[in-house]
Amino acid sequence: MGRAPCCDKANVKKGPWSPLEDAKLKTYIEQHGYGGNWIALPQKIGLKRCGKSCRLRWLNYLRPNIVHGGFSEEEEDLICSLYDSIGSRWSIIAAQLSGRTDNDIKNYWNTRLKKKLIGKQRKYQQTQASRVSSLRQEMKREPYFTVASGSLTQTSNWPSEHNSSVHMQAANSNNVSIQYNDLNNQTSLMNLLLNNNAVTATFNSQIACDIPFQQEQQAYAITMNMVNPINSGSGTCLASNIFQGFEIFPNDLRELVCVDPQQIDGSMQSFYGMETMDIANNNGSNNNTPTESTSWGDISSFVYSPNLVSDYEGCPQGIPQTITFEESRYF
DNA sequence: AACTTTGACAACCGCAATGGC
DNA sequence: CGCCATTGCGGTTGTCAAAGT
Repeated sequence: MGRAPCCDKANVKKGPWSPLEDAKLKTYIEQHGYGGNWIALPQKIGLKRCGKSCRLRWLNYLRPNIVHGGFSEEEEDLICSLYDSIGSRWSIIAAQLSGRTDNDIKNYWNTRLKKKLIGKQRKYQQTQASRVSSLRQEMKREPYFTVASGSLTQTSNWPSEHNSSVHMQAANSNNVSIQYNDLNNQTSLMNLLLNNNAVTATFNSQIACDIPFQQEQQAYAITMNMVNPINSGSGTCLASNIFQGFEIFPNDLRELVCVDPQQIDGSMQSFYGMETMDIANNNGSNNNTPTESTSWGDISSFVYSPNLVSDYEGCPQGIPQTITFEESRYF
C-alpha cells in the first residue's frame, strides 16, 4: 500500500509542453493566480497535466522575469562560491540570483561549471606534476635530508618499527629533527608512509627557506597523506584537502615505490569519486569503497580553498595531527 | 548521408517538509 | 497530536539538436 498518486497518471500528459498549453496556463495564472491549489489547477483550465507539472512549468519557464541562459562571470562566481559554502542547495542559490531558477542553476552547474572547474583543475595538475617531477630528480640526487621542525605538535603515530630506515630525534626542547637516511630504499619509505595513518601536514606560509627544499617538504608531506590507506570515511576529507592539485602525483608514486594497488586505488577512489572507481574497476581491484556521492559532492574542495576549513572541520575527530614545518636545513 | 556520441535543457520522480483539519 | 493532502526540493531521466565519425 503506497501513497495515493497526486494525479491520475493514465489521463495525464507527460513530456514537453506545447505552446497552447503554455498559453493556457500562463493566461490563467496571470489573471487568477494559481488558486492556492496546484493539484486542482489543471482541471480548472482544461489541461491534461499533473498539478506538479503545472507548478514546475510556471516556476521554471512561464513566470515573468525569468532569465534563461547567458550566465555572466559574476553569476558563475556566485554560484561556485555558494556551492562551495552550502553545497547543492539550489533553491537557496537561486534566491541569490535574480531571475534564475533552481533548475536552471542546477543544470548549468552539472553541464558547464563542473566541467569548467575540472578543466582549471587539470591545468593546475599539470603545473604541479612538472614541479613534482623535477622534485623527484632532485630527491634522487640528494637521498638524504633532515627536517628540523620548530613546532612538531604531534607524532604519536610515527612508526617506531621503522627506525631502521627513519630516525626521529629531539634536537632540543622545541625542535625535532626527522632524518631520512635511507630514501633510496624505496620499500622502506613506502612502508613508512603506508603505516602513518593519521599524520597530516599544514604548510606555514611564513616558511623562509630555499625554494627547492620547500617544494620537497611539501611533496614529502603530501606523499605521506596520499599513500595513507584511507579507511571508510575517516580519511576522505583529509585526503581531498591536502591533495588539492596533486592528483597526478599518485602515478609518480607508483613508479617511485612498489605499492599495493588496492591501497592507492582505495585512496584515490575516495578522492576522485566515480572516475577513479572506473579506473579501479579496469584494474580489477576491489572497489567496494563507497564514494561520497555519485555526482560531484565534493568538487568544491578542488578549487575553492575556503572550503578546506569546512571540510577539515567535517572530518571525524582525532584525525589530523599536525606537523608544521617552520625551519629547514638541507644536507 | 547515415549513424553515433555528446551536450544542453526540460521535465519527471520520489521524498521530506509544511500546514490544515 | 496525528493524519493526510499539498508543496518544495534535489536527483535523475528524457528529449532533441549539434558535433563527430
